[in-house]
Amino acid sequence: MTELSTMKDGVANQAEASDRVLQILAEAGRLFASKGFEGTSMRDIALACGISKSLLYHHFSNKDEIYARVAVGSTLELYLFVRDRIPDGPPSQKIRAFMVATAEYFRRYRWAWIASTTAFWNDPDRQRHKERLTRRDRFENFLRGLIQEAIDAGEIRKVDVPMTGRLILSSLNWMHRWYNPNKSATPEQIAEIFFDMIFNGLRSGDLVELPGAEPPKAGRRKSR
Amino acid sequence: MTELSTMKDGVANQAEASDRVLQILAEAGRLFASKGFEGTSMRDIALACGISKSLLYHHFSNKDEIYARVAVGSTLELYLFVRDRIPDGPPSQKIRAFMVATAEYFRRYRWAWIASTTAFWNDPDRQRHKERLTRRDRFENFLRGLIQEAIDAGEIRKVDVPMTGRLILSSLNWMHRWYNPNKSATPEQIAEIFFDMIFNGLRSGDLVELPGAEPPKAGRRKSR
DNA sequence: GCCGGGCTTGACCGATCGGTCGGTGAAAAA
DNA sequence: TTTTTCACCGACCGATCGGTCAAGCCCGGC
Repeated sequence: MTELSTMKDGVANQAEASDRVLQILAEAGRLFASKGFEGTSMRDIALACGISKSLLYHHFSNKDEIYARVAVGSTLELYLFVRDRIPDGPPSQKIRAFMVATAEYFRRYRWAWIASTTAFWNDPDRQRHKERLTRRDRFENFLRGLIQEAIDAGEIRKVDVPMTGRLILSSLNWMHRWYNPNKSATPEQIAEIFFDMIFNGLRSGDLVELPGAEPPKAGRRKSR
Repeated sequence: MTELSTMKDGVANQAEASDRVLQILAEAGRLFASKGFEGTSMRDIALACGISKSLLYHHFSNKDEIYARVAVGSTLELYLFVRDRIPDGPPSQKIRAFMVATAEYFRRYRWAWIASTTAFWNDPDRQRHKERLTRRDRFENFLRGLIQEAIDAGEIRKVDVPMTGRLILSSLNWMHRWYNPNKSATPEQIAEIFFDMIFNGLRSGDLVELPGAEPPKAGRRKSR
């Protein structure tokens, strides 16, 4: 409880909100996530909450504000949430922890996460507005810092840092499109698997290299 | 020209369509990609084409059909497009070619690709309908086959095949969210970088491993 | 000349959109 | 008791939605 802020019904960072407001945000998040912003009407939200449409306008000034509260609430604290879960230790393990923590956040605030990452991503104005509110750049820059740290420590190769960050975030950001909460693996477990694949690589260590490459060196890769 | 089908203005697989129809599909694809299906009105499409709204209904029976033509056209031939670009050779190189070919398809039909992957992804009925039309499963199963092939050949570790496929496709599917065609790297180049990272791993081979690992061996990794 | 048919249009439809309005009823404040 | 506050509602608004329709325009063939 009280980690960073009040968290309830999958709605993060809504400390001073009434139960009704939390209900509206939760239902709206679910609807925005599944039908999109334009695809969700104020009537839909009101119906899902079992209240009149007018009451939505009593608690929020308009549709945009509801969406903003959903999106900001789900993303604003992501950076802090993840940062506080990075242990001391080797940089590579920090990257692993970064991925697992992000996956945990995804699992906890799934609908709001989806609603936030899905809508308006191609509308420059609204996207900029959302960026400003959610400060997602802090989150991404934090990852790049960890990658650079791992390079400086010699734990990972001298790869392109922004590109590496994109690969790692892609594996997490695309998860909502195929993740099924009824299946066995948790998002955290999936994140660990992806970290293993990306960090250690898929390549088998004890077999021939690509054609024309240097001859194989047995046992050069730890099998973990 | 005539590779698999007529391709024009970024609209694939519309062999027998008139110029006007191709124009409508191209503009609609662009709009669907940037504003979403619900966010794009028939008036928007008509305006973008410089024609009346009625004319849209002369060429298409309704809005859904326009979207279907955009989405199907962009995805239906993806499997064939990619399959025909897989060379003979080591399975790992087939996976690399798979990624590069997919990236090429993305580059060529970018708007339609985005429109297709963005809309209705969470609506079970429409999603199932789209799956049936586009046969995207062939595409994904093809990749899994390549992965299994690489495992059987001993080129990659005994990883979880579906999960590996998801990681690879995530790196490609998320690209539309950050790729900027005005920047230097082409999608194909990006795909190669991602393949390198995923296949070879990020881990540095020539420095101290995690505690208890074998001593470093210089130059064991090709620098590409 | 004029005839037929595909391309194209503007006026129009009912439904639904986001949003507003005046008001109700109950509890808190006075 | 009276007044104020506040969660809440049904009716309604202008605008826009997807979609229809009858009629013109244009152009090659008779």
